Amino acid sequence: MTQRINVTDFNLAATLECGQAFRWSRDADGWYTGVVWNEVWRLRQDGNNLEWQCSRGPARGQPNPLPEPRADSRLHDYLTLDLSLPAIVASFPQDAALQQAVEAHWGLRVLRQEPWETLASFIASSTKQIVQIRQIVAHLAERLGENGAFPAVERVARAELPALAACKLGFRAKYLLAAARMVESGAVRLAELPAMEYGRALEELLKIPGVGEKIANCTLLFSCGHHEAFPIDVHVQRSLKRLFPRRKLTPPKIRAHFGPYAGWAQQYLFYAERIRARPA
DNA sequence: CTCCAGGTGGCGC
DNA sequence: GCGCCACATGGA
Repeated sequence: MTQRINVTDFNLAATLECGQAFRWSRDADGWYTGVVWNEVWRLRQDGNNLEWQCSRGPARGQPNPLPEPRADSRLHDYLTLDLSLPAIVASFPQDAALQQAVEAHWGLRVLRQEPWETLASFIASSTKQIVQIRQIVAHLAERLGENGAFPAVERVARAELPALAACKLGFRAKYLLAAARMVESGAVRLAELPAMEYGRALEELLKIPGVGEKIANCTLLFSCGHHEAFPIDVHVQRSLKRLFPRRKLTPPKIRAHFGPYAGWAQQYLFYAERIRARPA
């Protein structure tokens, strides 16, 4: 069964391919297939029309679409369709590079993903190319998850280090295991991050070994609703260097400059910079 | 072959 | 605080 909803100021391709999610792939016919929570979703956009299919259960094999009465609200929530993109963009500074990125990729939205999967995925991301991050996440889901879903905190916490290393995590395996155990034990209160003040939530995540400012900010932005979180990786660093040549930039100054939705601005800069470095 | 990838922790200074 | 470097693995 296919549901159709009307969308405005939304760009499915940019949203799913901008590097914030690692489980989406595009078919030849324009459908995107991904695993969200424990379900397989398929999405396709044609102008203001968004088509959505959902099937519970196995990620492998043929999806078995089922009617989903509350589908619309879950889809709206995941895609952050409740926020006004024009209002967000209006809060951005007038930097030419940022305005160009917004124009080029209009409709890119920061998703609301599941916090544990997001934290784990970005722990796996350090000094890895996006294609490899996708492979690691797929390995984790296939080898440790149930029916293709990303493995729950408890599953990872009880895994052996070699089993994680077999998912191509390399030296990051010990960090993922530590993160799972700290979340499971309550040493890191992952579920409470969305309700915490930004600075407090950042400190909470920095308790985890292998999690620094970059990974913590990715988790806060992409899964905890902290839109001011501004992850700085090598690409964004390059972009900032061009925007502000020989300027001393601290994270608080950067967040102040880009405003309450600094993280959204960051994602436009990141995507534009990555395409600039590696044209499609 | 070399260089680099959505980084971080540990070291010396 | 800073500047290095190791860390696993694979793509370009």
